[in-house]
Amino acid sequence: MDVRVIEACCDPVLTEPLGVAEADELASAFKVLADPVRLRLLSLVANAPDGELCACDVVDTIGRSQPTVSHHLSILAGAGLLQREQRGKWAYFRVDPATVGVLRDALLIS
Amino acid sequence: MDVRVIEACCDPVLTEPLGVAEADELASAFKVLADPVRLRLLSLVANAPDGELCACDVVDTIGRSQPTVSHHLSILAGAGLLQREQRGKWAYFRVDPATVGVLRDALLIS
DNA sequence: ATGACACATCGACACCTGTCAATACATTCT
DNA sequence: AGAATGTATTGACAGGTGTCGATGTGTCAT
Repeated sequence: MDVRVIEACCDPVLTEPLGVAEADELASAFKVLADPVRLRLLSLVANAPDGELCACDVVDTIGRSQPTVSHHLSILAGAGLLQREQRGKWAYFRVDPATVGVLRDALLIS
Repeated sequence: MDVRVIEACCDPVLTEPLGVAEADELASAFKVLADPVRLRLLSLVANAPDGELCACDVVDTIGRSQPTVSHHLSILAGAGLLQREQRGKWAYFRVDPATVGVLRDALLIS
């Protein structure tokens, strides 16, 4: 899984022809969203009481092993969709609305 | 590649917790967008002069073999992102704005 | 210090996906 | 009818991805 950061790079896909490099980058970004576990993690964090969620609370909910959950959280954070904050031995996550917005806006139609 | 149709099923990912079935379906939809060739095809059709594009014109532009282009167009059409219309021996494609909108709205933040 | 806990990393495996050459199918033209 | 053209399908292969058990790393409490 490519974990390169989603940059505020992309004009809407559907308002002008997409170059090869832009297409590669945007496809890498959508790949991050193309997994049900990551979508559920994103959804859980977005709907957490204070907008943040501790990794320690999600393993049971997600129903995957701890290494798998850690792996997916790492990919989401690497892409910029989640922001990680380490507090002691706990890792807290927040959604980065700007990065989500980049992907949403890429789907605007002319 | 799963080619099941994208249904107008999904409340925004980030406004309520996502169920397992919804996550599977939405992930399948984003998988369709998670390929640079498909993104470029979508972009080409969206920016075509009359809003439609003949498959016969895209092979050279995309730089992949004819079977590969046909395969990707089939996936895009199967997902509902493109509408196919056969006219004689030519296949014409249009973007379905509603289906694109479903995916865009799935990324709305509460 | 020692144990318990939270999380990350590693190695390995099964499965999926994009790609193309070859071929088949369908339509149009001569 | 036969040839030519546009598109779809098949079969096969290399590379990528999700998953887990085992292990490593860092932190807190006792």
